[in-house]
Amino acid sequence: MSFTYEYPRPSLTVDCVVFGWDGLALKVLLIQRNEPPFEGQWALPGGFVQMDEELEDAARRELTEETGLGVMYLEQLFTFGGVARDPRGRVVTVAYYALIDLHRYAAPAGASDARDAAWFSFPDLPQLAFDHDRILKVAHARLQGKIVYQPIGFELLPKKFSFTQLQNLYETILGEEFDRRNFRKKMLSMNILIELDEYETGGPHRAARLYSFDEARYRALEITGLQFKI
Amino acid sequence: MSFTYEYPRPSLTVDCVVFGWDGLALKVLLIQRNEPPFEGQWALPGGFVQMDEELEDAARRELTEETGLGVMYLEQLFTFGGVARDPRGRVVTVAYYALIDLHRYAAPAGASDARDAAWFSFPDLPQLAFDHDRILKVAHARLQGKIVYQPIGFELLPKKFSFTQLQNLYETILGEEFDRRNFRKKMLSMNILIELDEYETGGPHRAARLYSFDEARYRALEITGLQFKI
DNA sequence: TCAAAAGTGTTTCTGCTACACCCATGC
DNA sequence: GCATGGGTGTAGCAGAAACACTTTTGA
Repeated sequence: MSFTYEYPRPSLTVDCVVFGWDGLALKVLLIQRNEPPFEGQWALPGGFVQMDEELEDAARRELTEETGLGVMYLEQLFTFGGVARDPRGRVVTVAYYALIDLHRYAAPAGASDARDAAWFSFPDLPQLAFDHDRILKVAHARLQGKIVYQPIGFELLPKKFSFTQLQNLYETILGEEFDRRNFRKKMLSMNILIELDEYETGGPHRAARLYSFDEARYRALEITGLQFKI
Repeated sequence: MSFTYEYPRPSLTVDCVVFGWDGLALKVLLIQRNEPPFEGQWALPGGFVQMDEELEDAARRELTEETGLGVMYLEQLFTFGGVARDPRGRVVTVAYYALIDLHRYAAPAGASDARDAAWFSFPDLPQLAFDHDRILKVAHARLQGKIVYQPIGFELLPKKFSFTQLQNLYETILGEEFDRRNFRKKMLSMNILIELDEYETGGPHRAARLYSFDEARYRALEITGLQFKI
């Protein structure tokens, strides 16, 4: 079967930058290519957009097929269409970035269609195929820019988390340290956290209280003019 | 001549939201469609991406062809790929938004390939073809969001402008009023304006001093950590 | 009892906001 | 001389930043 058009058309793909957080470092999910071009090199998960699917659905489908990852925060990043970005011909890719709680998806590899998939610590990454290093750079900049004025950091954390975990996340992503008291004050002042009656245990130190993000509350306050801000 | 592919491919287009400023209102450039679908309706300028041109170049080319407009601030906005957004079939469009000084391009219509083009005051727009009203809404939100932390407002003004002009621009785009003294103070404190020895004349009142935006200075200060902020 | 992280308030400073009067120009 | 917008400074306030000691837990 083949498809004929009066004018030439670029191929259209989606690529996903999947960020995870393991409590210490920001991670990126990469897959190892098993065919040319760039065979054997690491690349962002992605693939061709079907004719009858929305772009975002295509991104989710590719993620599930290649890595077994399911629902998560997903947002369109940028469209990369450089004429020489793929040696096989003109390929325009709509890039997305995703945020997931790494602990809920410990083993991304293993899906039916899964190639070799692995988490890499940012920014210690291998050389990437195509222009994927550039895409990744843009995604990281977006994450840094957005995490300070939208409550997307919680997407990377377990449902229940301590203040230390939350602060470590912010400090790593922004490459900047915060005063513990001020950080806590600012976060709590927005009234979007639920103080749980649960505590983190195990460490040789006082148990930290756990919190969860109150998304419903956030949406409500957002309408009344709350400005999330770190 | 025709082109055959093993798998079907969506069409790829670019569409441009061109914002202008006439001193009183924010304007949007629209063209009237002279063929189906949506014949006779107003739409964003745009068209198909050539196989050998960058996406941004395609956007500039379409703008020149359809409206005669040349160099200007142009930035990728978002990619719209809804499966039913074009009745002719799957068409994915990479939307851009542009900012121009309206006085330098008084008559957009008149280019060789120009269809009927006209400036409309935002937000009093006719019903638009395709999903262009949604694209426009996204573009306006981006403009509102970006103008407060990037010095893009100057792209809409003449090279030489008074503080009143600048403030009117901000007030209209943000739908919010500012204190004259505080606005001036904040702008001047960033050290990115050049105070000219020229004055606006004509009004039955004291002549306003003119300023120009010092882009080189801004770029230099940006590196040293200046944060543009209104 | 020691090591390690959790939890907590106050002071200082900076930057934002609010606000009113005189000046220059054209008619 | 009057109407219109241009130009300017200061005081008060709120939010950010700086900062240190006590508590709890496990080993």
